[in-house]
Amino acid sequence: MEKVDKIFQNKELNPNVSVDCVIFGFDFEKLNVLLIDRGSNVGPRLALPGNLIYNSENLNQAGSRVLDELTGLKNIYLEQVGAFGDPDRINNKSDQEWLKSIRAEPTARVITVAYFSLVKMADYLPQASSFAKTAEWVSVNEITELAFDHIDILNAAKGKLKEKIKTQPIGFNLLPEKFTLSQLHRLYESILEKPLDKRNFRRKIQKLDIVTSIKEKQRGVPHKPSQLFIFNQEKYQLLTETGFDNFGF
Amino acid sequence: MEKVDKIFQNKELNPNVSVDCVIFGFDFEKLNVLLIDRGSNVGPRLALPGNLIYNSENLNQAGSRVLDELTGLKNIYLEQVGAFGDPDRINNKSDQEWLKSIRAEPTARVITVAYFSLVKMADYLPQASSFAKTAEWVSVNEITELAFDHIDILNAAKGKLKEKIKTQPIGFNLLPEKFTLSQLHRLYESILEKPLDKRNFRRKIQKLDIVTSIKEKQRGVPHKPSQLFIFNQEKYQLLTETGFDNFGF
DNA sequence: TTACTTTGTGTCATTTTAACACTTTCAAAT
DNA sequence: ATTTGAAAGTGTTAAAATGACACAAAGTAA
Repeated sequence: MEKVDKIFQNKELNPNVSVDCVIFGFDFEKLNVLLIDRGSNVGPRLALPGNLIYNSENLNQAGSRVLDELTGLKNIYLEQVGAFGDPDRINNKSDQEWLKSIRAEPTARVITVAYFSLVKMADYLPQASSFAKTAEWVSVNEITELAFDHIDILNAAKGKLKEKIKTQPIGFNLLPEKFTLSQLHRLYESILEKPLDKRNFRRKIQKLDIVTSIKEKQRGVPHKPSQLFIFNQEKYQLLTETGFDNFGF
Repeated sequence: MEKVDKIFQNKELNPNVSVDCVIFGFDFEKLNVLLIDRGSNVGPRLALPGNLIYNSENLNQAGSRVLDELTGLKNIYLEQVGAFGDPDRINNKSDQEWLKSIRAEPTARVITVAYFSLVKMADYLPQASSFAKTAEWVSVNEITELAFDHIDILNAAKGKLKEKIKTQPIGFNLLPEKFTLSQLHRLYESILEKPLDKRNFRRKIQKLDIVTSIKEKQRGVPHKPSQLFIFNQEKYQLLTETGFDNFGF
């Protein structure tokens, strides 16, 4: 047992493997990603949150840990996107300098395992935070460059989210418990990056019967107040048991 | 430049990162996977082909290399499944022994990046090979255990293939250039693991117009000879340009 | 009271899907 | 030469899903 611990160098950072997280949030208008601001004396200012893994933790744990360390959030929807790591992914001098500044060890060849997670934006408001690293929500459509190969990772994560939301009811992780059908509608349009007919969307969701209307409406809005709904996990379970496969988007 | 080489330890094996390949083949009846036979003095006899990566190669290259080293095949359809690597994935003593026997270095914590590839079975017939490692085609349905966490990797690869074939015409990589619609039909049934109505399947494929009949039929079969077809890459391109999204399976 | 904004609702034509059975064509056996 | 066996190939119909489309209702703010 001692021997195994020694072999695996538990409790130690693995210098060759990191995780990066694409943390998605939805502001009822568009999709956002939580990015680290590295300051102005490096190449691209913004980067995905990430870190080396410990030899004692598995990859999912490492992903959760990075998310937790940045936001304090636990039990968040998290899914692996894949592994990235061209030998030349650290492609400019300032990126290398920055890496050295945040890591004890010299930079070896690193492959990174990317995750995406879905959080309710209200659960993490950067300005209210007192963590050392400064993070900020950035609209995905406004991101044109990121550190290292993070733009590739972001694009892969967007693609994965797009595919996944066609088959699984994961979008609700981005919404508060109570939401309107219009919010859900805009969420799907944001992720799928295409317009969906309002009436057809509502018909489809309500036919599937995975949302339940509650005895409560929006208040204080300067227009007709919207009916609020909650996601119905039990009904969704029933659906899957009858061979439900995808949402047909 | 010298300095960068030194930092990355090019030409050297990275002790912490490996690739494993799930190599699929189709025998016109069912789906098969090419597995390494490790002999009888270890735990599970069979394992996925895999190896540590070189620091000088990227992950896709490492996947191609493993495939090439085993089969001699190049330019094969290859796609990443994801990264695997619980700290305890080397879960029994004989697996550890085996690893030591094939690797120079002592076994560290290894994370592995899994790939799946699609090959024409006729292009690799194990018995005709003279490579040191013995490999064999095994029906996916008959695989109940594998070395390490390879059964998890296999299942993930099967799932990925299942999803992918619903949206991309990758199945043709498993068939010879000339094939019959019945062969294509059985291929889809094998991968999707569900029966598909013959007439509806043929109608769908022919409506999409991605296969072209050639002036040639099956010969020497003891029944009505089947029309042969080839995959039509150009027609498929046109389809995608008109917003084609999936095959609807 | 008016203006403004967003919610919420139904129909119809078209397309897609699922279910289903019999004839044809060849090789092999008699 | 005839029979047998085995897979290929083909069309219709009913049901379901999709896509296109417009206007009244309900609230706040001015």
